[in-house]
Amino acid sequence: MTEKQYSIRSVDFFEKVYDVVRMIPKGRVTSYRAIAIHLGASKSARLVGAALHLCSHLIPPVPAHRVVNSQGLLSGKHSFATPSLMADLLKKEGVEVVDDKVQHFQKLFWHPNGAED
DNA sequence: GCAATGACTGGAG
DNA sequence: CCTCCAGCCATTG
Repeated sequence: MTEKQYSIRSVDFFEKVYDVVRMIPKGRVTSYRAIAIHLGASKSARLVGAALHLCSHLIPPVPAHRVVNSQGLLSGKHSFATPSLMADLLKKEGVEVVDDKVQHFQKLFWHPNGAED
């Protein structure tokens, strides 16, 4: 299986992750844990990362570059086409990135709930 | 089905 | 803020 057909339960979780990530406004970022909690799986932040690792082949593409770890670190930059793509995309959206870390992380943090903007 | 892996996290030093 | 350690859980071999 290289495209779909994951375990029934995970499909639901993965789809939710993609849906939330696609809601992230441009120039904003969020963390894996925030998404996991929003989906009711605060202990499965790693699964969010796993989902984003597979999002590359999806249509429409998921703005995974807007998802970072709790420290604002671009933990998944190495999973993109090029290691510099993630930081580059964020910079193009107006997000300051230094040493693979999002600056003003708390200020740019986007909450999946009704705190969109 | 077991063992290893990982885009994580929080606590402790 | 940085590093190390232990817990988490679906995916993969």
